[in-house]
Amino acid sequence: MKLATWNVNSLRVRLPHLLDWLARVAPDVVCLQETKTEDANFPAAALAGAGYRSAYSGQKTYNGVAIVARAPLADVQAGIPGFDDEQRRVLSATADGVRVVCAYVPNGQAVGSDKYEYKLRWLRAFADWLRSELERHPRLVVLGDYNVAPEDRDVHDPALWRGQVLCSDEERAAFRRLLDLGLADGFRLFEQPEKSFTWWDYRMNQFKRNMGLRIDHILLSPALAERCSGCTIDLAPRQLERPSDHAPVVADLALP
DNA sequence: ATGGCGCGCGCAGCGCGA
Repeated sequence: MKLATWNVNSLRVRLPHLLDWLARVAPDVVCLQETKTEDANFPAAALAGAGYRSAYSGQKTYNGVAIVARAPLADVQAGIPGFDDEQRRVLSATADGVRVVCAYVPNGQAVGSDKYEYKLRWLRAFADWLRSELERHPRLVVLGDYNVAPEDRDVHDPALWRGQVLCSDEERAAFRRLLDLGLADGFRLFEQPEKSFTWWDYRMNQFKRNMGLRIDHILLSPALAERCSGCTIDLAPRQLERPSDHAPVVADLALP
């Protein structure tokens, strides 16, 4: 089973890239973030034509998440129960017996800002909820744009980014609390190249210069982590014309 | 030097992302 996460930065603009990528990579499940698409406009028919079903929770202009899968999607649930949030950032569904959570963690804008406080509050609610989800679903995978670079090795220039949003101690502690629930960072289950990143600013040729951060992650429950046979970042879509600023992350699970 | 790019919205230029 091949699972992926990709912040597409507008599904309307990136649909051709997504369709090409689905045809080339043939994932079983893809979690999308920043679809920026109202549900009425979601391109479900185009994806169905490519052999994929969709579940989505979107809004105009901002945010928006979707799960695209070959198998039927059961028990679809939007949001974090008990956490009142206008912003469409979480979508969960079960595909082939695996509970899939798609998440778009708030960016936080700047350390100390209102949006930063919202991000920390959000991550606390997310962790509290995932604790119970892990009990309910032994086969749980949480994929998405976490907007946190967990360690200095996930940052092209740690000195420049130290204490900045995406890298601050509080954000990293919040990410570690997710790992402390028993979730494993799929990417770090394997030997990886140095300077592996999933996001590069559009400006200043930062992708060409590999000035990036690793902020998109696939977190696996213990039962899935022991079945995980690989986890990679696919740089190809970031090299196309008009790319998303994020690259997809792909995990392979050897499930019976 | 604190913007540089790309997106949505909507028709100018701004807010936002990370």
